[in-house]
Amino acid sequence: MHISSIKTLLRESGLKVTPIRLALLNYLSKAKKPLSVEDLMQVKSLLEVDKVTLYRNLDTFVKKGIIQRLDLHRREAYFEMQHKHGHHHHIICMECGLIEDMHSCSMDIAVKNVEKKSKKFSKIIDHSMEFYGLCKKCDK
Amino acid sequence: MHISSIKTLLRESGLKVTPIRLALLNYLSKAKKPLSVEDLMQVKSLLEVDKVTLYRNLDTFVKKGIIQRLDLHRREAYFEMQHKHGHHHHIICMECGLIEDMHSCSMDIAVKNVEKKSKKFSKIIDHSMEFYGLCKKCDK
DNA sequence: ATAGATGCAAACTATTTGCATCCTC
DNA sequence: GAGGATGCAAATAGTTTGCATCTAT
Repeated sequence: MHISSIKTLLRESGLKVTPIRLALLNYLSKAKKPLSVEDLMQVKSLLEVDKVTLYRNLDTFVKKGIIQRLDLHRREAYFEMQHKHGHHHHIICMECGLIEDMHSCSMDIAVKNVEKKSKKFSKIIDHSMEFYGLCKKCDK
Repeated sequence: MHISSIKTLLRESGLKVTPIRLALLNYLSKAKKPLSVEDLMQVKSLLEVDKVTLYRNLDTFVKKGIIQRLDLHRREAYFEMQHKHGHHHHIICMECGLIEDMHSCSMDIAVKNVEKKSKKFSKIIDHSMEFYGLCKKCDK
């Protein structure tokens, strides 16, 4: 993602454009896997940024729908850019922690079924689905 | 679940039978929704039990496959008995926190697909799927 | 008798909050 | 200039660890 489009994204979300936010979103948008706050703190351009500022910006981005917070059954939260083409899910290696994205899974039908089957719920807004297993490396 | 079968379960798992464990599993096996440590601390028969002991026993039970730890996008962990008839999933109300179980969802096919589609993984061992929405009460 | 279970105190980790200062618009 | 962004210090929440004591087998 180009810096200019990140600036536009921030402005459209009603957020101020700051060096930290640019660096953060620049890195996140290029990342090929979900990142933890710990991961982000080690990025060169973010090395001197206070951890609290990262947390606050990530929170803000999540609320604005720019990024997504993931629950990967680890202690810490993981973040990745919000993918516009609907949901995608993850496979996490129980041995080494490797994370692979899983696109194009036909969950829409499942979601509709859940809404129908539920007795107490009337609206499904979001869903998460994660797979846990062994990557080819660790499965030996 | 009867006390006697809980005792058997513990013995078969190679665990000692203690009053705390009996009370814990007795309550968990009767619960109709996943419970947090906070929830468990308020159970009459567990009121005087140290929180640490609950954590340790829950850990042990998870490792032995007696109960399951759930990640419901909340701060704390939730626990429920391991259901033998395969996985089931949850719907969580984003407003009031109500949790409903969702049985009999045909995820097996989806899991097989994931295994096939994945480039880096060879084995899927477990999966989790949660739905977030509004319960009928909160959806007004 | 011995290994494992429990309680108490203290540590740890991720995350949040308060407040003063700084920067973007 | 004003309101939001940042840094620093400190609090919080959930969970874990160390160690001494107790209990089930």
